Amino acid sequence: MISKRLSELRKKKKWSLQYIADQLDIAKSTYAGYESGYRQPSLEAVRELAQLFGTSTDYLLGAVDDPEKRESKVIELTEADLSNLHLTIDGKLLTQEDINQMIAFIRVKRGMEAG
Amino acid sequence: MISKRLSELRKKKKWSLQYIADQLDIAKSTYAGYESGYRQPSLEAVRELAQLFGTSTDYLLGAVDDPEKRESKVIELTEADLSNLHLTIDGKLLTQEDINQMIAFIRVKRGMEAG
DNA sequence: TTAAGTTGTTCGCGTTCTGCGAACCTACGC
DNA sequence: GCGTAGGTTCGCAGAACGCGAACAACTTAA
Repeated sequence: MISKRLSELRKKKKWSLQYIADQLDIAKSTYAGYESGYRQPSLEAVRELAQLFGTSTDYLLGAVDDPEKRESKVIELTEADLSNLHLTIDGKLLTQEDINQMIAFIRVKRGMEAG
Repeated sequence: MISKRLSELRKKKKWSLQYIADQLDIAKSTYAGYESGYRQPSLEAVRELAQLFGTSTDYLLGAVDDPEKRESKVIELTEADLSNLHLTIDGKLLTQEDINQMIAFIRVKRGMEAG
């Protein structure tokens, strides 16, 4: 189940095995084992893979069949609670410091425009 | 993470180790290992445990902090479609240009850290 | 046309971890 | 006392992990 869904998601994103292995800091052959079904990822790896693919562990594990359902939503970044909200760029999670700096960046930019 | 959450959920439901072990058809000592953190359940066991406790695997694995929440919100900014996702800072909507600049900002920052 | 790199696959190997039953200690009720 | 149920921990055999290496197929660079 998880092997099939990992393979589908990766191909849809056009990512290589090596890219994902680098993101999780594991060997290419290790991740290849996940997709082939030869191995099972650790629970931590499952969580990280769900995050990387932008889906849920429930989907990866086959507990649900919907990859994701993204509703229209307004997200205020200065109040963002990172426990349940994960912003990524290039598939890599943004830290709270990243977000704080982005907020500062936008505020400066706006201040300059308002001049 | 999962050990803590399993323990909390089981106590809240006032279930015994043996009861859960019977439900999953595993040994009592096996499930006890899950709660003590001495062992990690298989992916299949995680799925069954989530179902038994009426929660999500995302919660058991610590991808979300709300037991009721079915899915972790992961938003990839480079793919952000503003038609159904609205980011704000200080209550003011971010433009696509704002987001593009934030992405560039983070990429530069990461490049410097990696460099 | 070579040479060099990338991608995906599959080995073997050493290590780690799983799952089990058994044993143990409480606490409770008879 | 006795028996039962709940919870913890142990040793063991077997399974599974993660890794690097090697390989063929393909693309890119020189």
